Amino acid sequence: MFEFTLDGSSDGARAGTLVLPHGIVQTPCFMPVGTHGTVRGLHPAEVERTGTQIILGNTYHLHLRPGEETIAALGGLHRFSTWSKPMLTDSGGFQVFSLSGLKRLDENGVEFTSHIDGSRRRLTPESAMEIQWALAADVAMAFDHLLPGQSSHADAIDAMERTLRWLDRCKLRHAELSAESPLRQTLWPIVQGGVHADLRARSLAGILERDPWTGVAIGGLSVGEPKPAMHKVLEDLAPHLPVERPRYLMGVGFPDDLVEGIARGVDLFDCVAATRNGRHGSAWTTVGQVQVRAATNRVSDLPLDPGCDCECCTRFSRGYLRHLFVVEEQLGQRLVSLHNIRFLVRLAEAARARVLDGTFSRWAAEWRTRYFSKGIS
RNA sequence: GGUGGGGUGGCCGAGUGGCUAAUGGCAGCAGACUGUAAAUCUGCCGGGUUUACGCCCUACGUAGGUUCGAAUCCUACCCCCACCA
Repeated sequence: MFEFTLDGSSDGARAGTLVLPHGIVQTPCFMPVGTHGTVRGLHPAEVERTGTQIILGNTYHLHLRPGEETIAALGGLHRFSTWSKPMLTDSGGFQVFSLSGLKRLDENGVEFTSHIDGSRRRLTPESAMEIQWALAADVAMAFDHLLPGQSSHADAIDAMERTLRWLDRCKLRHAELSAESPLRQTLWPIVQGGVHADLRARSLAGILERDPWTGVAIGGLSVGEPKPAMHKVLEDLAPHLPVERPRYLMGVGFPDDLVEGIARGVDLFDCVAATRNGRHGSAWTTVGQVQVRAATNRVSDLPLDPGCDCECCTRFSRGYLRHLFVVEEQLGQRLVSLHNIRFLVRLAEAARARVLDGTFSRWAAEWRTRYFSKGIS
């Protein structure tokens, strides 16, 4: 359980197989986000049919509603939501960042003012572990301190060191919780340090000296820093990450980010963009980004993406999709979400195939050329 | 026929002498979104011209009038709504 096998590598890009309690994940892999225990708007069966192998849930949001005790009483997040494949829960660390106006942070943890009812909700490394244990996803994430991408060295060092101290507490509490059933859930640490190379290196070293872990996440990227800065962090980290562990780049997932991340050794990605952009009518396609509502689609009988095999593209015209958006029918949002997920899943699958046949670099180069000439592919 | 209310940009609807090409909203057009407080947010939105500041034209039912100046005041007419006969 929690085993990762490297199936192949090509110019730094990797293909692997991750075995989790609820199934196998072949990497590189894109993981759709399902904050509230559902990928927004989509039926689990539809999500499965996109080829999705693993999805996320969120500690903080599920703690607020319905509460982890409710989910535990109904058999855990898998049974509750009927998603039977692997699942990973984020720790609430991202909410320290995204709900910055509603939080107070100290060494012990973070106190949020609930956006639901104004109540005080304290999240600590320990409670984040307890909640995630109750949710019972295959992978729990450490509770980390995330800062905006442009944060100074001084701020970043502070957050990075706190994240390490919190990691010790996460590890301890998670070990207690999992003592009786160690094969139920694994805990992954998160590398922080902003865009500062020395801090990233120290963060990773600190993580690896604490435990071999079963996977390592890289957090705090795609939060406002320039893309080259993110690439640099990944390049610097790659040689020092354990080869035999999956590497998860948290919260990152535009098409080019997948390609660039994979090229730098990343195995796992998650991102809300596929579903959020889908709901907002923006699609990634093999012929470039498409704004579904654009007037040019009004009488278009073409599929959203002629090169796609998803349930949206094989059945509906752009003209119909545009109509659905114009009249605000939910189906439009669902279909484009579905397409965007399928797009990223296929992109990761294509990358995997290229890694396995040893042609990744050439493929990636061609892909970039198409992408930056606006023909996303 | 009488009395009262009303006619504003594609639609709805503010504005009652200059700061009004005219608040808002809708529709329309374009864009953003990266471990989801997001089915959200931003920009454009009479026409012409200018790289731009700007300038010109047209516009608040119609036609006149008052005024330095009118969507706003006056007169007549047309149309719509309500009630009365």
